[in-house]
Amino acid sequence: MPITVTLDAMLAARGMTGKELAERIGISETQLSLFRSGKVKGVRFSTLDRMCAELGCKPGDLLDHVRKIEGGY
Amino acid sequence: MPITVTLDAMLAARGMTGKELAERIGISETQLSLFRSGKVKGVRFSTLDRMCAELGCKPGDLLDHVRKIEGGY
DNA sequence: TTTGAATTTAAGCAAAACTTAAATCGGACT
DNA sequence: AGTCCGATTTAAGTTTTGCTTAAATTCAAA
Repeated sequence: MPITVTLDAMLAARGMTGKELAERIGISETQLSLFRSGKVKGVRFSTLDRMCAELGCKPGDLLDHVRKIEGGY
Repeated sequence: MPITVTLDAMLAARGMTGKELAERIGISETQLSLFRSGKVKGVRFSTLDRMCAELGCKPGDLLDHVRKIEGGY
């Protein structure tokens, strides 16, 4: 799955826990945990929006795309 | 809705139609049209992944976050 | 070893991404 | 004006899965 969630780095950078961000943006700790650990298969923009607003960042700071290796083994 | 879809710019930049991208990444023209015109409320990473792969770009090139104006009228 | 905060698992509901098929839009060209 | 044709949009329905609540687990500190 080449889309990776890089939210962890943002949280670490500002010493914020997942629980705290979850509370601030009004989302369940559960969902934020799943998102953070890359266990979700998508996001709603309303959620992404709140994260960006609270952390003062862009979608590109929370999501990344890693190229699949051509003919890797 | 502070999360905006900026895919249109990417397509325009390479003179590609929505239909063409849809076919290349194996998604329906309909869904790509909805996505492109900002009528969706979220994305699946599998879709975002295919777009990034085909266009050779990052999530941040397709999605943006615009700050809501404080006390706008 | 007990406590408490943070994270994860489990189970279920509701929202919406995605599909196919049909309609509409625009431009080019008679 | 009328026809053709590719691109985009609307409509309706399916199915995936985001997100929730509640309970379990982890783990560092006391």
